[in-house]
Amino acid sequence: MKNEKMKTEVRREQIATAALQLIARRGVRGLSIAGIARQVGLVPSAIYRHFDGKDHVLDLVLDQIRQRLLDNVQAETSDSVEALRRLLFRHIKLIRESEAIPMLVFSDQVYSGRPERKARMQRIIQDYLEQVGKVVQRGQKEKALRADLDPAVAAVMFLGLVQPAAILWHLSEGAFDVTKHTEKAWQVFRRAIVRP
Amino acid sequence: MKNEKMKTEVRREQIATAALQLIARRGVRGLSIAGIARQVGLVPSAIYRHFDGKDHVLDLVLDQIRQRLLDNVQAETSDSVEALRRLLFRHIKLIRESEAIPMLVFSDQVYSGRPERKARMQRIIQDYLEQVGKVVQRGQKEKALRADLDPAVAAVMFLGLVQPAAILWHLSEGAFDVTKHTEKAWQVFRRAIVRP
DNA sequence: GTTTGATGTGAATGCATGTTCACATTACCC
DNA sequence: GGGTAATGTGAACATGCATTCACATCAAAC
Repeated sequence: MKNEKMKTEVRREQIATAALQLIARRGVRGLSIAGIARQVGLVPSAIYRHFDGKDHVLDLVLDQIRQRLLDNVQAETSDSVEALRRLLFRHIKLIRESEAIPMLVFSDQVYSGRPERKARMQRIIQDYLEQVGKVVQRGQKEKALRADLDPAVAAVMFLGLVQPAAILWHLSEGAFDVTKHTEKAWQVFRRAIVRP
Repeated sequence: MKNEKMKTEVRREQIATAALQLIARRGVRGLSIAGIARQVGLVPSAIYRHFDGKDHVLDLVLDQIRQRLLDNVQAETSDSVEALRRLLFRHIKLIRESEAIPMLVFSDQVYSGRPERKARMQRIIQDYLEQVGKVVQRGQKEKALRADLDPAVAAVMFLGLVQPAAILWHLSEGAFDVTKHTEKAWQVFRRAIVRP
């Protein structure tokens, strides 16, 4: 019938947000133009007024995720070890709030889709790792972290604290206690990186 | 035209193997009955002589992966710390040889498909974690590993050593040096778990 | 208020792919 | 060797989904 008209900037945001929610609920595979349109309250063809196609919707979604991840890292400015701890729990919280993130990171839609998308995802993760690496370097300058620690390696391991937990949480439908596990895992990781 | 007839047991194996290869190449999303048939040298409809449908093909693939993973763990009987180290590198090797494994573990076809599949995947990972946990416990009995280490937590962290590396390797099209990274990461992880 | 470009709609189109079915051929059993 | 069940084939069918298009409607510029 009738439907309020909105500026394309607003719609693009709405569409990307709807896509994110749908991905969280049904996975990237279950993401359809029809589903997005329903969520936003539009008709499928209307999506094409704001995006060139499904691929471009996904691109914007990736941008949003990138932003959230990087915001997360840059929010921490306290002493480096504490910064890492907080970052870890923020990351966990972020993933719990929008399950779509691991879904997308692990989605083969990213890997087997347009090569640019794969490159973009790689960029996102590498940027994130770089930021984490910088925190580690700061910790080394502050003499809080071991000098023989490779910041890049530490950053990847840091990611490794989160990823399996996210998967288990997902697979177990929330039964796996991520917070508790992360607490313990952090203790273990911590003593591997702090100065003796 | 004409095509040699083979027992369904043989075909099922061939089909599952072909599926695994295709997944490695094009991702779970790119797995099609037509693709499998081509690879095996059959016509698409012939697949249905041996499987009830695509889902059942995936089920068998999952079984194969489960087997490979568990074989991997149970192959190690040496002293526990060394066993963990070897297991780690075996795991890396396994993933490099059949990229399909991480593809499947991360695939949303598993998460948003039939719920049984999700449960099966969960079972596979949990069984694997349990086996790793047992090695850790053995290490604790041998006084090689810290007594205050939670074996379950250690097992998940162990998985965390492999997963991000696998993803990075994949995203970077093999440019990321998994072996080198794993060497270093193992050193870090090691000093977090061995007895002081 | 009229014009005009932007946004929304409904129907139609096209494509990829899983699945079924009637029929052909082969392997195996007696 | 003849019969029979298993295996293979080609074509047709079904479906879900992205995408397009002609037309309708609204909002903002003038």
